[in-house]
Amino acid sequence: MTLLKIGELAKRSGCSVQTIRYYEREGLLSSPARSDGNFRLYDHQAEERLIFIKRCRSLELSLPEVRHLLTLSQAPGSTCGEVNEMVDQHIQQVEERIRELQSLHRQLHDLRNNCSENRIVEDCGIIRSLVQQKGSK
Amino acid sequence: MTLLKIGELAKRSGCSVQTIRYYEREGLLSSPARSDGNFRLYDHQAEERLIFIKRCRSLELSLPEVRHLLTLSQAPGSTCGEVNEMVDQHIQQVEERIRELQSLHRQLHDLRNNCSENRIVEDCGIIRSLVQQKGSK
DNA sequence: CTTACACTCTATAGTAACTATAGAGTCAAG
DNA sequence: CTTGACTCTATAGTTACTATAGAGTGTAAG
Repeated sequence: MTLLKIGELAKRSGCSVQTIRYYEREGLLSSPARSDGNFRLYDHQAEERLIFIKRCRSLELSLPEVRHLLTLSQAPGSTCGEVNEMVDQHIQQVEERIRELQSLHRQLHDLRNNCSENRIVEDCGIIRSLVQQKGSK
Repeated sequence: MTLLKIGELAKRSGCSVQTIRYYEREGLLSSPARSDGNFRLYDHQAEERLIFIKRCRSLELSLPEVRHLLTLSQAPGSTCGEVNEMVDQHIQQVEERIRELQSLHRQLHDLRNNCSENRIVEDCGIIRSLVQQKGSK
């Protein structure tokens, strides 16, 4: 039942002090108790909530999504269809971004093949490719 | 040798009017000539330069990188080793991000498998997994 | 001539999720 | 009573734009 000051919570959670205060401002963490000297004092529940947020963020869920999950997880009796939906949607976004980056990777590889040696820039195939319109030879 | 107003250049290049003005402020495009009524007037060279920038951005090079490439491509006699290096480095960053996202994808998939049906949130395996510390069962 | 409209101009604020700083206060140890 | 480590609030900066307000320009129709 010991209460933590923000620096201790930061160390335990792996979030920075500023980030914790930021989450409070954004309504992801509720305002904690304060000491006589106006320092924030966090209980175990707050620590768990912060770690929940941290896990969500490590999965790259957005803060609005995290906020939504926090709300859902505390609405007694609500069903978890929405939770599933959010995760599914997020998976799709990740898949799409992977495809984008793979296409980008191919393009960069092709570009790189245009110039293998150290030439003067006027002859550099990379610069040339970037200058030319896509369709041109 | 016709000069283009910013709206026409925007259409031709696929950039928005605001983006073109933004590139000017950031020093990627030089200040163009102005009409009597103070409208920007762009020549063919400016159009080519903008398209160069557009291509670089479609490869997700950062604006500082693009600026650097523009400088290099116009320094007469400089060699293109730096160009190659930049592209190689960018390729590595893309590869790293792909690996990150693939790991993320696996984690999200695992998470999703924790809850397949419509349960009440208290029993939802997804929420449970997010609440629990990584190591715990 | 004037009025409508489509365009342009500058300057400013907003986006996401933080990070960094300034300037002031708190608290325990020496 | 001073030093040092911590905390507080408020504010500005990051990236690459996008959006808006309020004013001016240019042309065509009535």
